Amino acid sequence: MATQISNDDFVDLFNNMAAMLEIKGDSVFKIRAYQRAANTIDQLSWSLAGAVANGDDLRKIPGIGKAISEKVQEYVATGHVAAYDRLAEELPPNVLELLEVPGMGPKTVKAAVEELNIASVAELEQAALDGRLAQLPRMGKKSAENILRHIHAQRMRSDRTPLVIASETCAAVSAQLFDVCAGLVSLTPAGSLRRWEETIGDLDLIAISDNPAETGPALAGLSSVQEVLVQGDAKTSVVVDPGIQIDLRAAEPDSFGAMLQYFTGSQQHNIRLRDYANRQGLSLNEYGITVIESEQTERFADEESFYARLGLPWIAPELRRGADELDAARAGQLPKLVEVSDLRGDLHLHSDWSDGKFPLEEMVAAVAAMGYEYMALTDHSQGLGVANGLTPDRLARQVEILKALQDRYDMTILCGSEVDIRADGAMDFPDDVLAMLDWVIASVHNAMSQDRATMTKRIISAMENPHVCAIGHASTRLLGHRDPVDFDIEALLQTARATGTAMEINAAPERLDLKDTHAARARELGVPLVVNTDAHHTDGLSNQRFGVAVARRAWCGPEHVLNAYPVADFLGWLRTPKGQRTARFDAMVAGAGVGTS
DNA sequence: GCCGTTTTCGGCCCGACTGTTTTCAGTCG
Repeated sequence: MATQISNDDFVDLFNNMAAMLEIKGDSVFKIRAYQRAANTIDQLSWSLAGAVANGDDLRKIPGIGKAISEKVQEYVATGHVAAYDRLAEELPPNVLELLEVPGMGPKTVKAAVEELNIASVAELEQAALDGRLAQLPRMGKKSAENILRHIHAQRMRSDRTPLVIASETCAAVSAQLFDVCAGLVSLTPAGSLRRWEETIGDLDLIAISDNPAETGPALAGLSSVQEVLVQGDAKTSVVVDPGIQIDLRAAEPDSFGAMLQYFTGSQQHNIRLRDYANRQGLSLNEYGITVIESEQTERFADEESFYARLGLPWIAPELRRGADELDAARAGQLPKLVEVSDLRGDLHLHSDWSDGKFPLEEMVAAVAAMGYEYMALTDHSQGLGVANGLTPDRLARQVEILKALQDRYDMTILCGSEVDIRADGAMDFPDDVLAMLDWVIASVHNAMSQDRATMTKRIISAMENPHVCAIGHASTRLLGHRDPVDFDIEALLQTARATGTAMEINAAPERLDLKDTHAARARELGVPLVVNTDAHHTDGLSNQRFGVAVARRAWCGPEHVLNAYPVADFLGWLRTPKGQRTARFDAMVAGAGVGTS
């Protein structure tokens, strides 16, 4: 096959197979095996198709055995998987969209397809309206009404919420709940928000209250609530204003650790953790750990003691993805992850000289107030007209002003630029202009639909420029708005390694670019990562937490992040000729000169 | 379909809630 099959393609393949097997009523364990394989592949930092091309043994990957390994190879070799094609032939073409409707599980979809010949959401809607849906086994008037309501609600809102929106909604709803619940002691976010996923499905909240009975009804009664989905003794689910579902669970203080662990997930992490516990004769649920033989349940006030009872160190939520974090925990090989407080500089910042909102002096003052040791101001280059990019003359003037400002600060102020990588791979400033800068970050801002080979070559050209220190937001994606460009990430990262170019993790919450798996690959290859906010206003400086979360999900410690090093170490790297920076960085990682000053 | 510090066969996470039932199946996370 000439065309590259992406890991996402395999993820879709096996998730779809799992869904179709569910509808057919196949073994839940077979279904779970396909789902686990998809989950694992989704987190690989390297190309599965590439591994096939190398002749690697895929069965070394946890959750991939003989059958799935053969299907991967078949897909790579032929572009098809016969088992998938057979399943697809047995079911209506759009059957999977039926499963997407809340309330439509595999059993109901199967019945709707077989007994009512329903083959699309539109036909499902019709069947709900004319009463046929209600006549299926274990369906009724109310169930059909709920399905109809969900179909309409689904059309109104997108499926997942960007992390930052979910985070803001969480804060707002929490504040409202504290206002109306006198007995509320604490509200803790769990789920995908606590794991810092790029996008959030539902918001999960755990409440501890002196008056537990009041919390659920209070949530259901908030003015921002559009709909109450579930209301029981232990659990309340609602949909709030921007169309976000919130699940609230009440916890007892002495079993809070078990509840937090259970509700943080991920689902695959919990499945694997419970399997691990079962082998020790223990059973886990949200209330505690039960010794199966004696049926005695132990309670845990915090997660540390919960994991410790299983003989494991506490595992950071960002790592709980059901991949290899449990094996690493058992082996005592969990990484010490980078933290926000480890950052010592911000190397991608804009002022109102280009498209920022604040004067240069105010941005510098705001960065200094963050307590950083160093920063780089990086306004856009001339080619980005819409962003008021700087001409070489304006850039020269800005450099003078920054150098004058330096006298007022202990913080090291670097004169930089975010230089456009033109469509043909040329830099938007000539080398003599780049040479007067301390820090050059090169980014793609146009011609984003170039084909894979062209885009890859274009970014590689920038890396090969001796003045380019780092590549900014490499994929240019905007979550929910713009797809990433097509590039060969492995080729890019190999070139970054070969040329001594750092790769940015852009912390702007709509970007998160590099994404976690790409950042993980950079770490594996020894490519320096830089966590930058790309702040266009002073408020944006606090977005570093989103970028740090990406680095953490990529299993990065502070030693993998260039701007977590003390200023002397960072400048030592920067003043090293570019061709020798990789060796220099290797020595920095090995010496782990981080966190010592 | 995957897997093994008992196992290459016989297991495989666990509970809340709803709506349909007349004791519980289906869905969800």
